[in-house]
Amino acid sequence: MSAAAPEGYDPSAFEPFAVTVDLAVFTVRDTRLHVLLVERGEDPYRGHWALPGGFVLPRESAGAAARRELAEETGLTEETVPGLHLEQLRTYSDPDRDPRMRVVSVAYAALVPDLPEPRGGGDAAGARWWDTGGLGALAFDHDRIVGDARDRIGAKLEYTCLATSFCPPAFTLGELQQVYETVWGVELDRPNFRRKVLATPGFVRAAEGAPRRTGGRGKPAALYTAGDATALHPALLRPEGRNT
Amino acid sequence: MSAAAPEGYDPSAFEPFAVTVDLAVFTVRDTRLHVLLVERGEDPYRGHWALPGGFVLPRESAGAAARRELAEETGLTEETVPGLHLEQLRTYSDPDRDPRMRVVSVAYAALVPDLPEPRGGGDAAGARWWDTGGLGALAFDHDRIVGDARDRIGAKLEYTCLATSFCPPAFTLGELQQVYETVWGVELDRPNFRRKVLATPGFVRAAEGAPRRTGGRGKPAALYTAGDATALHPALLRPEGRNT
DNA sequence: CCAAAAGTGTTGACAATACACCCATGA
DNA sequence: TCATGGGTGTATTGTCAACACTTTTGG
Repeated sequence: MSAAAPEGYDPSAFEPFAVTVDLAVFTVRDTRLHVLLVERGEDPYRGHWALPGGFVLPRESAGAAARRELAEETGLTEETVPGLHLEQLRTYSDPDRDPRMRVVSVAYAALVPDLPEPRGGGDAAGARWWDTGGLGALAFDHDRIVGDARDRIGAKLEYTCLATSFCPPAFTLGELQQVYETVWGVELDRPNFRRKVLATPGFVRAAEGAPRRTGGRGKPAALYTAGDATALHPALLRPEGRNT
Repeated sequence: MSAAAPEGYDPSAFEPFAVTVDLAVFTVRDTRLHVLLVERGEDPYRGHWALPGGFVLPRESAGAAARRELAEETGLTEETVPGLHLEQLRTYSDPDRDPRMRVVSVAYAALVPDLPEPRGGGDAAGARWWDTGGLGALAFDHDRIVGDARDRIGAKLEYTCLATSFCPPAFTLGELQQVYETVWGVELDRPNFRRKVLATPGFVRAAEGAPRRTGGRGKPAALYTAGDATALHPALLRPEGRNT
């Protein structure tokens, strides 16, 4: 059979699918890209680290489930989460990706500023930030999801203003540049980076208030907040080299 | 609850989800972008047009299901289909997107050359190519899927060599340019387009054999075949204007 | 010979790079 | 006053859009 969408079907005639969301939550900490992982307490993959996630509830879209899980895992309130960047990555549906049953998982990528600590409310007790360089083997196909998410984020930094999602509400251009350099694994020319960002309308907006010292030494840097632009025209291209 | 992936679950404790694939199959015909639709014979949306698609089978990935459906709907053999470009778009999971039951659908976009006719094998009798300009209301949320697919394809033409997927095995640069102009809804400068394509290693390869007349009049154009490159560096940017 | 489509050459605007240089601060 | 990071100026390079022009075909 084929035809358009389910028709003439009997739900019980099909083996049930479980639908879950998996979250790849990234942050930039100490000039390294980190991803939030939780330690598994049960088999399979007991003791392995995995992406946070969970079931999509019967009356909930996958996007809503992702937001809900993100709030639970990061300990942020439901009010703060709407401001975070959350983006559907792709869906993983290999029949054997979970040895217990058929689980189709919709993966999301989230970009958050460097939060104090992943003080997980609920069951997310064993949650930790991990440097994406040199991750061990993760549970299920989560290695692949993390890799896909990294690729997507790196590409999106080129043609969107997404990088500000990694920054606190007020940030310096040096911090913003650090985001690019960390995700892409390259060094950028500061004067040119600065010009490019400021020349893009709506990328950043000068913030009120006094400048701030970043590294303790040096001239205090002016503060900026994220603008309302989403697209970046023309693109901010990364130099030749491949990423870390 | 949250925690990593399904754990301590009981399958029967959750309302079952059906998982389907929906296919947005595009082609360029007569300088217009067309999408393949099938007419629904049952409620809901009886008589409306919908994207081809169907259930993901118990032992099958969504990608495999999409390839299978594509072969059935286009009437192509399973040997031809592997060469076609098929790409996961995103997953649609609104709880009310199907009034009968909870259906999560993984949407795919496919790009095919202008096929003779959608001589659907199987139940795809009522299959037809529709001009994407001025589509009526489609079944379910398929309008939105078609719109998302168009956007994605337009964007991908900029930075990938995907456009050759719309062309027959041997094509002229004029035909390739026509693909861009049709999808983007703009006119491009021929000399510049030509230079750009030929300057990109692996985009197209000069084909053996005699040149061919495209429109009947004018100088016969040299033939090319698709190269093996996938990325397009630097990008082929579309002019300011929005698409059709 | 004219129209139409393929293909070539040239120029100028603009954007990105590379790098020299000045400013403000902590030690 | 030196090291460190923020910030400005400028020349060179390269790419892309615009458009004039030549070539090859059918009528």
